[in-house]
Amino acid sequence: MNIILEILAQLYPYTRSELNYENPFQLLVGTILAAQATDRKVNEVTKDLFKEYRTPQDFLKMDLQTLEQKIKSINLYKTKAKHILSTCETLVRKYGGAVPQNREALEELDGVGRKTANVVLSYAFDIPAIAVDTHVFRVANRLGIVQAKNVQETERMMEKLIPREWWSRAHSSLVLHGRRVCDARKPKCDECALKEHCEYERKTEG
DNA sequence: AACTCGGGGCA
DNA sequence: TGCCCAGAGTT
Repeated sequence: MNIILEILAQLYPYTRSELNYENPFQLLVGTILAAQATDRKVNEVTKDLFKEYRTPQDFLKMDLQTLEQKIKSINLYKTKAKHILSTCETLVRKYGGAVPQNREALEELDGVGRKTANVVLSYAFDIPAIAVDTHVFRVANRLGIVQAKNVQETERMMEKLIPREWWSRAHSSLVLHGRRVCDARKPKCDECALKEHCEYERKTEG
């Protein structure tokens, strides 16, 4: 278990919170933008955007069309722009511009669901929460970290299994590994650094 | 639980 | 070209 996490941490020695995000609010916005999109594209868009706009109050200086234009190259950009400005209004009105630190409050925000809430809790606040997306579900089950039949069960099992200090890093590295090596269709088992620790590799070998 | 959104990446 | 994607909202 821990050896797998150690290897993953060496393979992917950064987390999303170490990219363009300078505060929990920017992490929240970046995570909303990341839904069904690629990390590279989100980083492109947020690099300049987050230098100029750091708080909900900053974002509310833009009208909807302005924000749409700035994030235009990201999928679902119109929906996301609307959600982001709505969320900024809520943050200012109910939380004085701060990002709430509990799941219920986060999930009430426009554009924030279970996975985004968990990402913010674990990355920004070090609060126990694991965002299980399709990558985490697939890779964790293939490796044998868990044996779960769905996302919800994976989430429950990983919260018990994974040491607290690993939670945010476990998520990001499992996702990246799922995209780059352990993909859904044709996993590159021959070039996988984890093959000696992987149950899926053992089953499919030969 | 199924459906919709929707530009971009990649084979 | 066709298929899929670091999800969430609506019905």
